[in-house]
Amino acid sequence: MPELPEVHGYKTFMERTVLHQNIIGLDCRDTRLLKRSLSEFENQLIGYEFESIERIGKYVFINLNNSKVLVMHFGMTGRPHYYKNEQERPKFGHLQIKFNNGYHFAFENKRKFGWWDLTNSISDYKAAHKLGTDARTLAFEDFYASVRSRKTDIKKVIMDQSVAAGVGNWMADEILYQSKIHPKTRVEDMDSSEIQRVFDAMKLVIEVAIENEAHYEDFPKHFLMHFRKEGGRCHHTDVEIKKTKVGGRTTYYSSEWQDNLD
DNA sequence: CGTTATGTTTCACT
DNA sequence: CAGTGAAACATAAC
Repeated sequence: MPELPEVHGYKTFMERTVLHQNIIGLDCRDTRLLKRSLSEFENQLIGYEFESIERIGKYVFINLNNSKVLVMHFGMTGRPHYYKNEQERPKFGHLQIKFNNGYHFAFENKRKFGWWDLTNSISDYKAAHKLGTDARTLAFEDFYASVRSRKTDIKKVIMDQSVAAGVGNWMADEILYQSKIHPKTRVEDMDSSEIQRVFDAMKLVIEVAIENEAHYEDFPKHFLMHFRKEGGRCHHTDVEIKKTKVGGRTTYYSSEWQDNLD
């Protein structure tokens, strides 16, 4: 599920729930979700508090009051939970924190592609992991500069987390549908006005998705998410949506609407 | 049983 | 260095 708009909602949820409470316990059911040893997490978390939260793309950085930073990535199937009774711990809540107010925070992660890490510096972490500027705040000049020299399909480029952090598979399809650009268009074949269109659509999709709290059913009628499936029909042309692969990822597009290649 | 899934990382190869 | 394709990670759901 989680791409930029979903993770944005998770951050807001966590800001309303987990800040400024003493951490008194950490329960880990599977250490494969931890990028460091369990004892390192225990040492850095227990006895401390979460002070503030930042989000860059799909990454969440939680600042602790001991100057450490807990880095969280939800993978493909992650979600945060907050509840009082431990009975409410979700089935796939593999990591759980207990606070001194009696409440619990669970990191639900069905497929276990999500993880936690620790760092001393968000900027060092960004550099080391080639994480770019968040797509929501990225300026066109910077987007254009990192896109224009690429020699591959536009969809691959906008999903590159060093270009625009936060764009994932469904957003990339939606952005290109809104731009009327075929996902396999080579960037070197695009002019600056087409790149501008992609950029504008990226901003639009992000804001619409955040406004609607990533509830796809509430998106405007002309959004691909309503018919992004086999047998779906394009809102504009009524032609059946096509399915293909781009960069190894399932890709849906409307061949007549995004007609610059087909 | 086989297929698919909204993500990231690594690696062999061009 | 840029780019590609595939594999790996791990598991539920259809």
